Amino acid sequence: MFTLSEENYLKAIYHLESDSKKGISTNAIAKSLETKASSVTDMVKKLSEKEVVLYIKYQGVTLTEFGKKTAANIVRKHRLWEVFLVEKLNFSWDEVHDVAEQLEHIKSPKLINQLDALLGFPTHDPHGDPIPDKDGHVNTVDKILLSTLNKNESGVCVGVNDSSSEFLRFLDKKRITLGKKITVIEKEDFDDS
Amino acid sequence: MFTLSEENYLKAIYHLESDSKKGISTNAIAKSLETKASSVTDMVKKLSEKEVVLYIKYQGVTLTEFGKKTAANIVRKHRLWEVFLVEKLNFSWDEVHDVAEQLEHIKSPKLINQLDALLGFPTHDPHGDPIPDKDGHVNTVDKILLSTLNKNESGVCVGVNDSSSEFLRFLDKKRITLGKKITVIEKEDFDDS
DNA sequence: AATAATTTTTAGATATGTCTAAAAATTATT
DNA sequence: AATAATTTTTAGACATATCTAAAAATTATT
Repeated sequence: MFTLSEENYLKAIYHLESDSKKGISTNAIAKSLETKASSVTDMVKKLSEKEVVLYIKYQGVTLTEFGKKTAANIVRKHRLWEVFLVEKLNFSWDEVHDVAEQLEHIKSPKLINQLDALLGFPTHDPHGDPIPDKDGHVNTVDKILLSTLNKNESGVCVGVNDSSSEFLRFLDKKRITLGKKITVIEKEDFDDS
Repeated sequence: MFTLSEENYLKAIYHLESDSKKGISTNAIAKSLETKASSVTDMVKKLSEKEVVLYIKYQGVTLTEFGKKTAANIVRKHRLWEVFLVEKLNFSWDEVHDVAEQLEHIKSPKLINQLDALLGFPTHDPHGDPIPDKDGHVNTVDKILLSTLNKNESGVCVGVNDSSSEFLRFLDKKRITLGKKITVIEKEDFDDS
């Protein structure tokens, strides 16, 4: 079993790994968790003893298979809770994160399985990010930027890059929701409208 | 804001107070939380500084109005989550406690309000215990024991005293659920059947 | 009322997770 | 390649929440 702190480290490393593919530096982890590099070193040693990361001094960390699965499970929980908050409790896109950050640490496999069923086994969270399955596998779908689409071309909205409250509210006003087919009617030269 | 540990102490004192009405001894708290009296003394001092309990050395503790409201709110959350688990996620009576024990510490007023609405503003949890309202007030309803009913008398099942798994499963088999009207058809002399 | 038994508190220790400041290793620059 | 700049680690300190063992206060007993 992992402490709250350990879980947050695992999640941070998991997200950083999907970007860079190389060993994650203690500094990068420190930045992402808003803590100090020395604290990261300490924690990383503990995680290494628990077999969830591979750690070589001065060379950063990598998740082990076990670590990846554990981290993916936390992400799974986070995203399922986000869906729940939006679908069942009428939260808006920009309100779910902080609460999901707390809920993701609840320990109960049955709870998550039942929640998954209640929500109809969703594949993406309200931001369009994929929800890892029980084994920690993620269904990677190609995503392109709306701004790369040309006039009269269309696609399905699966997520947003800019998750600021302002932008999410703007999308709400335009009635752009997840899974929605979008057709580019007109395009401004200097940006994308 | 209160730590997880502080919240558990508040809840324990709250439950003990409803039984005894007098100042709660450190020993009683220690027993109920399965910790040591010396630990309780330390924590109670901290809670006293935070104005949630009144503490006089060697004379036990009492919740302040603020403390009562805070504790009732935790109990409210615990019981609402229990209803959610049973009603929406198909948990059985005997499975909900440990998970609710975790969920009760999630901090988000909106989450609880919306959950309350989703569940149709329930007044009792799956064990028949009343759910405090937002202000921490509890709707005290008279409850009597089924065994005090006589032949052909009936009542509505609002809760159980014995919450052991065996007993809850027995009730399930008899199709006795909350809110169900029960009529005593026959009564054994030596106990109650 | 004096002593015995119990309860409660204090004092000092431990584990977790964090920090600052200094030392060590790595990477970049001239 | 040697020195400078940066990154990472170590060492020692601090806060929280807990514990054990001893001291102090309260309650019970004779």
